[in-house]
Amino acid sequence: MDLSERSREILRAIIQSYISTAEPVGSRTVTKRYNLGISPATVRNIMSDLEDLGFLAQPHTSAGRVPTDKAYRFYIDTMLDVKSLPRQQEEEILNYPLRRGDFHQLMQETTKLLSALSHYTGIVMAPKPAETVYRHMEFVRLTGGRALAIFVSNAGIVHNRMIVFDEDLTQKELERISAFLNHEMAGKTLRDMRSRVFQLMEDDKNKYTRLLMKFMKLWQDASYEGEEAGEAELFVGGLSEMFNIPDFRDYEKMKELFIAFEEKHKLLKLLDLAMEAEGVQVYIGSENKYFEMQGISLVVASYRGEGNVVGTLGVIGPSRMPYNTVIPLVDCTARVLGRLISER
Amino acid sequence: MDLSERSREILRAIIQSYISTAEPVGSRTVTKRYNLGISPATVRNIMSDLEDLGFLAQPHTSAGRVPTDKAYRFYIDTMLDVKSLPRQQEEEILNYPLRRGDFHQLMQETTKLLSALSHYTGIVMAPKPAETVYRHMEFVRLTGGRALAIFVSNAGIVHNRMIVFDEDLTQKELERISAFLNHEMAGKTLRDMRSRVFQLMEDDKNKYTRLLMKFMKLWQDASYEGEEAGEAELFVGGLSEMFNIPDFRDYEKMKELFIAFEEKHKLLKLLDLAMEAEGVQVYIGSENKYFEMQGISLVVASYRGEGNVVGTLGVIGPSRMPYNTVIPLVDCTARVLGRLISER
DNA sequence: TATTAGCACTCTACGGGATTGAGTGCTAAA
DNA sequence: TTTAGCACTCAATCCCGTAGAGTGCTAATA
Repeated sequence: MDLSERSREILRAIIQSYISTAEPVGSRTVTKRYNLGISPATVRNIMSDLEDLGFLAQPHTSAGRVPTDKAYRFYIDTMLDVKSLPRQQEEEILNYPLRRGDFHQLMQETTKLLSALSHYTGIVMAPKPAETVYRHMEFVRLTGGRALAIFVSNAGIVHNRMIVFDEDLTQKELERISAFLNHEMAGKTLRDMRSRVFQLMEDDKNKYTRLLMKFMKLWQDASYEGEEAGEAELFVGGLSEMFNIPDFRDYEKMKELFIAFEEKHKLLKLLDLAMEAEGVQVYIGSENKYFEMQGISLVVASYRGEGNVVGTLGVIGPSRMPYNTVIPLVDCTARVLGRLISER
Repeated sequence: MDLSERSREILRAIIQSYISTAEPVGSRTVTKRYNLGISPATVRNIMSDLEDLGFLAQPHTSAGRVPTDKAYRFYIDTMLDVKSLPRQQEEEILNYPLRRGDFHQLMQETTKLLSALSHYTGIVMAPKPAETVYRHMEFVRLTGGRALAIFVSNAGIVHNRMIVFDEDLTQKELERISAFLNHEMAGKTLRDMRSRVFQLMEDDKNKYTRLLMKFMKLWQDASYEGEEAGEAELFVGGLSEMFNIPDFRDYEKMKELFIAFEEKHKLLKLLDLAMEAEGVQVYIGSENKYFEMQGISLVVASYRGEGNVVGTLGVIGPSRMPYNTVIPLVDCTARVLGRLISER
């Protein structure tokens, strides 16, 4: 992968040209638009080499050349100097009129922000119930042997889940359980709580045991079902932006894309994966096995809430994306969302 | 609007043919496919009359004819005998594996059910917070002078809203407010509660007054903002089905459609309107001013929860829809959802 | 030896007929 | 009143021919 300086320059020129025009780039174009003091014929020779190396591809014989996924990867890793977000755009993010009546709305609005500023589609993965630290929990008795478990995080995120009993519990009993759990579980995630409760039940034959046992059994069933389903919620905004991208000006392609969008669990898998890494991640085309689509890239970053990484957000667009502006945009948005969550 | 029996038959034949093939219908087709004992020439004369009356239109001179919105309206109002749902499809609805971990999920899954069985796009409008009768309410204190108001309905629907105080309230004080409201407000909607509280504050100088006053003021601001934003939540499922409909096999049309889908407040207005009426409603093409799109119809029905109408759901598809199956499908789904909510 | 000019070649996109086929409207006969 | 017959219309399709963009190769050049 050791290209000569000149080859790199030409590759960069081709990528940049393609990013801005969406048209295959020919040798003449390169010499005309980027003053490299080199003739088209020379460029052609080098382009041919780059094609052999897998950086470029030709849609057909008499067309110009187009960067491959490999080229984008190389470009992002070695040739891109991501400037921090220009002051003006940072202002735009901060001034974006985010409605945040409740947490759901905040998530949804953030996708719109991402979409509006990038002109692509914005996605946000909400914090996962199982990994959230709750401040408060509460059980509300409903009719028909059912109760609702409600969990509130420090950040004001509310999760709830239905629990079905086969015997009737009074609201009083439920309140005793809540009080006990609230006291015992401060600062723990749902996942931790679950194991802690089981442990308690082993150790300590306290008076809550029978109820708790029953309760936790049911709860486990309920949350297991949730985890199967992907658990974390995915928000998508600005889908229609996809129709403005010349790369996808094709009915069949678009259909494929929208079908992929409906398989949210795959996207969630990918976003989940991105939580591991620090900073902004870029997934190009078929680099990831969960949202593998020709010509499509994701730029994602994890965001924090109360210190911990709790979710991810990002942008879906063509691989032909102006990464130098999109990357800092996603980065900045992730930080802003993190701040909004933490100060709630 | 008094058509002869024969004209009606021909109109019906044309509409049915167009619904099943999506191709403009010519006079020969009518005589061939529907045995009316009449020659193409005669059919042509009648078709010409129907066109003058505004029931048919020609895409171009040498094409067959296509029903207008007026024709669909006439068809639905006077010629459609909606059979109740065939046993088999009712089974399909009842057996559909609806995940319902929480209320959100139930709503989302219902859109998928509608979409899967109709092969169009399913929509569900969730119950509006302001008009829901709550069983339980709760205020949870967060950091930074904020509190979260949580409301739980009989059906297990959870709504929440952030409230920002400029002074710090203890959790104890919040609990006293909750207890008071819970006691005072049983069986009232949020909207009713609001006015009731204001009335109480006038009448009665009880010990909660100062806090309550403060609280209600803030709360009002918060909920006002919510109403502005449309308040009710809209769920959409099966968007990609739109790509399978030959009527919309056009990039620009599709773009227009998806932009319309993103303006959820307009759709919500329409669905809100449909809550007034009993039974299944059909909105054809430009009949409604909120989701006015050439060639698109909505079939919607309101659903009940605990006796009252609380929301609406339905299907969006081409005007060229097999109404005789879609209408009972929507109807049945609305009833099933109502039952699921009420028995929660 | 590396670069470049020149040229033949390839392939797509576009536009202009010509053709086909579906369907109509009109007229005259039944 | 209905119908057969016929001329007419129009979109869709196919079939070129041409223009244009771009390449690869070769031979000349610095």
